[in-house]
Amino acid sequence: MSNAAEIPFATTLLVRDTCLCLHAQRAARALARLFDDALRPVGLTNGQFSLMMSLNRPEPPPMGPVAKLLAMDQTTLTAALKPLQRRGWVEVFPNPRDKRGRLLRLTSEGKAVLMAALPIWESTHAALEASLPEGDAERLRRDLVALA
Amino acid sequence: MSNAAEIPFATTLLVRDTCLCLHAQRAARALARLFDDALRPVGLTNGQFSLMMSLNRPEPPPMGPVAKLLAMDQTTLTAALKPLQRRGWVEVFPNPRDKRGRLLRLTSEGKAVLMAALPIWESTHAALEASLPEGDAERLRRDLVALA
DNA sequence: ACTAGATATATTGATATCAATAGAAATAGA
DNA sequence: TCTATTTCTATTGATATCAATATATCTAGT
Repeated sequence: MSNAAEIPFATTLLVRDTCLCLHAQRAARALARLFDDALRPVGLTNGQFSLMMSLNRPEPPPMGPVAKLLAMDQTTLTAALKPLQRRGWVEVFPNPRDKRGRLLRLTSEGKAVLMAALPIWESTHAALEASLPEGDAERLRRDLVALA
Repeated sequence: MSNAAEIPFATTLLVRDTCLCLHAQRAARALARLFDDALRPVGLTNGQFSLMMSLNRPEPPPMGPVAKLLAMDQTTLTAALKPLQRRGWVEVFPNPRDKRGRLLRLTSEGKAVLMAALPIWESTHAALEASLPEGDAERLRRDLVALA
């Protein structure tokens, strides 16, 4: 049989250059590496930093809203909490108001780590923004929010 | 001891709202789910689709440039190829010009799968672009490329 | 109060991601 | 040519990601 038609190379190039999903994955990987490298001295990845920062609130939040905030699957959050619990940086405890649920809270050690990470985030992020043309960062944030 | 100062909640909100890395991860996860769902009927994830599409070229490419194109670590590419090789959609074979390296090539079956996936990508991507204000998609692509 | 459906989370299995490391081959410099 | 360095890829181990599924609990309707 005549292995039918093939996808033209031009189509491949079009998909590569056009696909918003691919561009988002590429940018996400690149930024993840940038912040992972910067945060390595305090023992955090970019994702762990974002997760822990999202737990720094007056009231311990349940898991669902945190997963939604980070736009991740709830099972991903369950897994992501494991290494942080093991290191004693995050506590997961029963929700007295809803026995199905659990609440998340930073420990003192967790807060200390986050405090150490904050200036690293600030300088890394400032350098990143400085590398972009004026106004691009703010516009990009708005565009990314529209996708998530 | 007086557990020192805590990070103010306002700072947390600032980081959450400002961090380009977090926004990129969120958008990347959301788009990955969108395309993963759409491509599920043909048995591909968004990443597998992008990888296979990048292999649809006149000459089989070595691994390094492909990893660079996808902005991923080379070890990630090695791992990502495994399930595609197992299914017989991608071949990895020695590079006759450089005995350290290997070249990547879609099989006929791989091309057929990719062909089946193409219209799904097209409709999904068209719907996505249609959901954004006129001009945003093109601008976003340029901004994302600047980050990767 | 009972029950049906909805909600919150955990577990398992597959894949994705990268750091650290190692091996083999190519390349550049003496 | 010989050697030091660089380049190309694979492996291991840790974490991240999600689908499918299961369990416990809550809530709404009766």
